[in-house]
Amino acid sequence: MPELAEVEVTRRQLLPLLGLTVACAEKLSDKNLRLPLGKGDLGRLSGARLDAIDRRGKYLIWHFLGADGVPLEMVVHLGMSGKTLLDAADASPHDHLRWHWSQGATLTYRDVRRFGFVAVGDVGLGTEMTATMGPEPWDETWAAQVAAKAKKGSRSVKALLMDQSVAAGLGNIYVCEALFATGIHPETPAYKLKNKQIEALHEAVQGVLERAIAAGGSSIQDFKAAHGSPGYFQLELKVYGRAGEGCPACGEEIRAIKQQGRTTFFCARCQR
DNA sequence: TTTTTCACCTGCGCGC
DNA sequence: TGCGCGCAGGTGAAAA
Ligand SMILES: [Zn+2]
Repeated sequence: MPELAEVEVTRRQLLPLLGLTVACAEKLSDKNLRLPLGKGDLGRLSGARLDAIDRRGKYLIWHFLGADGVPLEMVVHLGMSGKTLLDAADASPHDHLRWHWSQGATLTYRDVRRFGFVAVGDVGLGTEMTATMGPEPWDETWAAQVAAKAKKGSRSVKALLMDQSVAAGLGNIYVCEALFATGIHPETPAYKLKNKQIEALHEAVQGVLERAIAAGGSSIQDFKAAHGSPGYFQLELKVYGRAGEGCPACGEEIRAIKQQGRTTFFCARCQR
């Protein structure tokens, strides 16, 4: 579910945990997440103080000072249906992990489809896990880096932007929205893009993500951020999920096609 | 090598 | 009402 915007909203809602210490962390389910948690991984967090939560693409990187004085990191990826709940108001069979913090706060990791994961390791784990990731949306060299990758190969601009090693954090929703905003047909071979179009894509990506973050993310089905507050950006989506509706710019019927197994929504009149 | 397809997993909505 | 099918924010291994 979560793309960069939802992960960033989640990160900001977790910041009140900074400075707190983990009393204990426990598994609530027998089922493994995408990456199985190693034996003793959760135990390493006992007594650890949380000093920072960073985001890289769709990954959250938590920096702790361990009880033994050795720094450690926890990496969280929400997959398609992962959520973090502060002081969860209810319980679910899909609650997999829970952290109990000093001062009584609890954090729950809930993930119906279990495509997400939580990993614990030494300093550098987060950097390792995101080593091949492309530039962040607010990197001023984004367009240059994307243009360099666009020129190689034959893939469509949709496939290009969905590739995390090309541009960090984009997913199906915001790629569809950015392509609509720039009037670029999603099946356009990436090598045909003019530099000016890639610069326009950069602007569009930044704009759509900034507005989505300000709105609390997009709740397509049941996305709730850390406090359980829904995101309202789905109300502002121009094409994603709107097949059959009229294009907000020209009225043409919005179409849905399949690319790389994912549905792409676009306006065939506005996007060429 | 690059690109596409498939598998991972659960729940929901739709058509019959 | 019930069942089968297709679909969903992502990723990476396997296949092409
Ligand atoms: Zn249009």
